[in-house]
Amino acid sequence: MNHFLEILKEKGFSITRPRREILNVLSTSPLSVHEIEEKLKEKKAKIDLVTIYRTLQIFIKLGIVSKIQFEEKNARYELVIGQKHHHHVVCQSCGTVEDVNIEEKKLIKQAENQSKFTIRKHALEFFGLCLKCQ
Amino acid sequence: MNHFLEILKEKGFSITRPRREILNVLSTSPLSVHEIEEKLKEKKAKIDLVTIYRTLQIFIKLGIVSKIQFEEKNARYELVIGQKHHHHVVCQSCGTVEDVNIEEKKLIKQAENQSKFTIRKHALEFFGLCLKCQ
DNA sequence: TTGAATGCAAAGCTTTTGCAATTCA
DNA sequence: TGAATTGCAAAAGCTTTGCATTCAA
Repeated sequence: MNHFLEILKEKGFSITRPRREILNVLSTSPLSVHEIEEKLKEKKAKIDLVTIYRTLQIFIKLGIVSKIQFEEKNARYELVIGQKHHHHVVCQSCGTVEDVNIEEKKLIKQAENQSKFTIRKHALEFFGLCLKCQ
Repeated sequence: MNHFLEILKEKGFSITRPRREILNVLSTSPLSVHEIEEKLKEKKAKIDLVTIYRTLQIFIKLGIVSKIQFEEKNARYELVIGQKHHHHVVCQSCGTVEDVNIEEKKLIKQAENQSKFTIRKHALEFFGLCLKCQ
C-alpha cells in the first residue's frame, strides 16, 4: 500500500476512492483545485468539488499536502511527504512548474538580523519563461 | 501636489476624492482590500468597495501599487513608487509587516541555472514572530 | 452495522460587470 | 459641458456548511 494511504490509516481516516484518486492526480505536479477537478474528470472519476476541498484540508492537516500561493489568485496543492524542501519556478506563459533547490539559510539569517523577528517559515517562488516559451 | 497624484494626472486620469483617500490610507503599510475599506470608514470617507477594487487596478497598471500575495487568502496592496525593491517579514501572531533587504542576485542565478528558465520576477516573504509577540 | 465520508443544495465570501447618476477639468 | 468616475444592484467565482444518503471497515 501507498505510503500516503498508510498515513491516512494510521491517523484513523478511511481509505476511500476519492482520496485515492486525488492522491493519484497530485502525484505529478502542484495543481489548483480546478486542475484537480479537470484531471479527475478526464479519468472519469466522478468526485464532487466539495469532496476535493474537504480532502485537501485533511491532507494538509496530516502534512501530506502543502498549499502554495503563487501569484495567481488560486492556490496550488502539492504532495510533500518524502520530498526535500524546495522552491518553485513557474512559467508565466504556459504555467509549468519546476522545482529548484536554493541555499536559503543565509537569507533567513539576513531577515532575522534586520527585523529582529523569529522566522518560522518563508515563501520563495520564481516567475519567468521556461525553455519552450522563451 | 503629491508625487502619486502627478503620475495619475500625467497618464490622463482624474484626481478624485476616492483616489486621494485610498492613496492616503495606503501610505502606512501594505493593506488588504478589507483593511483599506475599514480605514476609509474610520476616516468617514464613504467610498464604495467597487471603487476600491477599480482604483487598485488602476494604481497597479500605473505601477503606483503592487499586489502582494501573502500566505493568507487575500492579497495586500502596497505603494511602490520611490521605494527600493524589498521583501517582507510578516508576524504570524499580530500581522505586522516589516520590510527587509535581501541580497537576491545569487538566488535568481541559482534558479536560472537549475531550471533553464528566464526569471523575470520573484516572490520572497518571511513569516514568524515579531519582537513583541515572541 | 455504524460511524465516517460523500454528494447535493444552498449559503457566504470576494471580486467583477453593467448602467444610471455624479463629478472633475 | 462632456468625458471620466463613482455608486448601486446584480452577477460571477471560489470556498464552506448542513444534511440526508452512501460507503468503508
